[in-house]
Amino acid sequence: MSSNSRKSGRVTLQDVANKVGVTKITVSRAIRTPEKVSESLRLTIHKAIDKMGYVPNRAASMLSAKQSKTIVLIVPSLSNDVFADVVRGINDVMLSQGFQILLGHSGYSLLEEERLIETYLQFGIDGIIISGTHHTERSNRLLRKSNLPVVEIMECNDNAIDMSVGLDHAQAGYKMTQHLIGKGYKNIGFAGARMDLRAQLRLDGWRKAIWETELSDARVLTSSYASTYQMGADMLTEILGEWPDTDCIFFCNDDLAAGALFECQRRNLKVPKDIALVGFNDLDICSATNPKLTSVCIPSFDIGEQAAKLLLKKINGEPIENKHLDLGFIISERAST
Amino acid sequence: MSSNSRKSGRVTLQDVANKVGVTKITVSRAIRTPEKVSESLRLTIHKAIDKMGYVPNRAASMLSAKQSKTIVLIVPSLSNDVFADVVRGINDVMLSQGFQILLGHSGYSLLEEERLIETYLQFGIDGIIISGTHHTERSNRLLRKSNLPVVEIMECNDNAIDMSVGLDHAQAGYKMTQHLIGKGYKNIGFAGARMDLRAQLRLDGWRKAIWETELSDARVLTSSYASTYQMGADMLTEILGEWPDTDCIFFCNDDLAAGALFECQRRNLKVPKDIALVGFNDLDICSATNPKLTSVCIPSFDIGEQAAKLLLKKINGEPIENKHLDLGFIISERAST
DNA sequence: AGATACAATATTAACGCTATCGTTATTTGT
DNA sequence: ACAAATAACGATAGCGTTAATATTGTATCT
Repeated sequence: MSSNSRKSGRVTLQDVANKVGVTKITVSRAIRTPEKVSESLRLTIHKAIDKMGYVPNRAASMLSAKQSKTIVLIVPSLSNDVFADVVRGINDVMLSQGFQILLGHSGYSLLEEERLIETYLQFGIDGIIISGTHHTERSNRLLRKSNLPVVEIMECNDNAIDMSVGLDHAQAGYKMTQHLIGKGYKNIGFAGARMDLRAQLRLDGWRKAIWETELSDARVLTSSYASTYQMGADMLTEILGEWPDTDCIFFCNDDLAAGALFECQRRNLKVPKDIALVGFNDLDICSATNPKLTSVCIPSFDIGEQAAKLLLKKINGEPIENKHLDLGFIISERAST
Repeated sequence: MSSNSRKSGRVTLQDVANKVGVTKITVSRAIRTPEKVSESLRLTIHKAIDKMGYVPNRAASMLSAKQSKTIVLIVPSLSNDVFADVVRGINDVMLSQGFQILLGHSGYSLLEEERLIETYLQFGIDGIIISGTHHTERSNRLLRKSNLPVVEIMECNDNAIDMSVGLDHAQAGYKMTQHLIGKGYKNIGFAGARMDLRAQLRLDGWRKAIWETELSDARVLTSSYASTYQMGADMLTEILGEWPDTDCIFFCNDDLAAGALFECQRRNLKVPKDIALVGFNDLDICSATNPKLTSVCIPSFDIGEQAAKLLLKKINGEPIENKHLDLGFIISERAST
């Protein structure tokens, strides 16, 4: 037993081959292209694999083969049902095609995102799905230099790095605000936390609609901190303190809107009679509260699914008709307006 | 340019070395142990790396080196703040030690978990942190055969595969129920969704406390489906329909409790006067609702942190005093009881 | 000055797998 | 019946990196 110090200790293809009495290439074939190995031998090999607990070393495969059959998904948050749905959509498509998915979450930090991109590129992946179209300079460079298929999701943007699947957040903010104006609200506020690009776009849409109708665009409150229920409550308090005649608040996400609603309950403010509240994303909580919350429903699952399909096409070298998919949104009107 | 078809097309260490006029091992050193390369050369090399967009091929590193400096974390869900905190705790420790983390989520499916284990073992990882102590037969076998350090989290269990960090859910259920009994509630119900092992243990704890006090253990409602706010509302309705004299319900998680609370608001039931509600996990929503929800606070972040530290110790071959850490829990009493 | 240490770089040989081509039987068509 | 095709397996080489060891050149010591 001259234990070569460089050996990893894992069971290798060679170990299995020795046990069965064939060469490693045959064992490899028995795994990857079983139809090319005689049935009896195949059974023997698989039995040995199971017994010995052999697990292929993907690092070695990657090095030897062209494809790693692995893609990476980078999202800002995982404790958010929107992205959970996106992940499901991607999983559904990718796993059925034999692809593995590596998951990364940046915590809404562009620097952490950059770190993740750099890390995952080292794994010899075949493609990337990444949230948003706004990245650091270096992230963009790394992605471009990698020559890998990239799908940017959530937003739909013609100047995306490669491909994009999402929706127009400015348009969503605009339409929702128009909708509120149409319902007769005059003093509409906007409140947003963690003002990332998408939240900013929603605010832009709000502004556009407000300006068009020549209403006051003063009632804006934003924070760079992460949104919480408590922050929603605080923002309601602050807006009503500053502009007591506010009759409607458009929050950049559902958490804030729900927090504000809870605060209204504590203050005995009637929603929507005293004040109307609107969220964004249409999470479960919107249809659970009292009253239920009006929100903008975005096609999270579809975004994941379409992004995955687009990425697969590119990986497989198939022609792509449209590199940018706008999957739209739906205004879910409920009792809070 | 006799383009060898097996080349990957990526920039390699050799490419950088050729550019600079040294051998690849020197470039490798300039990256990994910069202090061993003269300053001028180091600068030249790093400039070339940046310019050429070189990204190390981790597959090759893994194959050559002993460690991959990568661990895997498998959790059932990602759209849950408990696990989001666990992930943060693990990240904090692991990233500072130069380890990469691969993330997997099983969607509460043990079979999916098994698939993830098998997949990630192929990546030549150095260790695994996995949620729960209950896995499929094959999962257990794969983990054992892998000879890798394994930390099972959330529960603390002496017959875990290797190490464990978590809390005693039966004890938490027991103590909370005792607490409720102490407050004078007589007709206490238990409602749980997606009855995984941990939810089951909480129910066991509830039963133990109920039996000890010789109260009725009839008021139990469970579902195998995932918990939603709506399900919380439905469960409240069902329990009050079946046992109208119920004065308190212990829900196996906060989502259900919050959903039930919203339903109480709709029915104009006063909480806790007409009925008391209790959740589990102490998510943000507990301190946002009206009234605020009593819950069991579990040390999610700490669990992640301690699990990571334990895993690191094992990976580095350091001695481990205690393979099983019980980090306890805190009853967060609020206005709903 | 000659021996010794050390710093800086190079050489060689793996790591575990798959692509490619080669070999040996066995079957098929006419 | 004999060339041609096919099925089933093997031999070789190389993927991009790092461990181990060897080779320089330069500084230090007695």
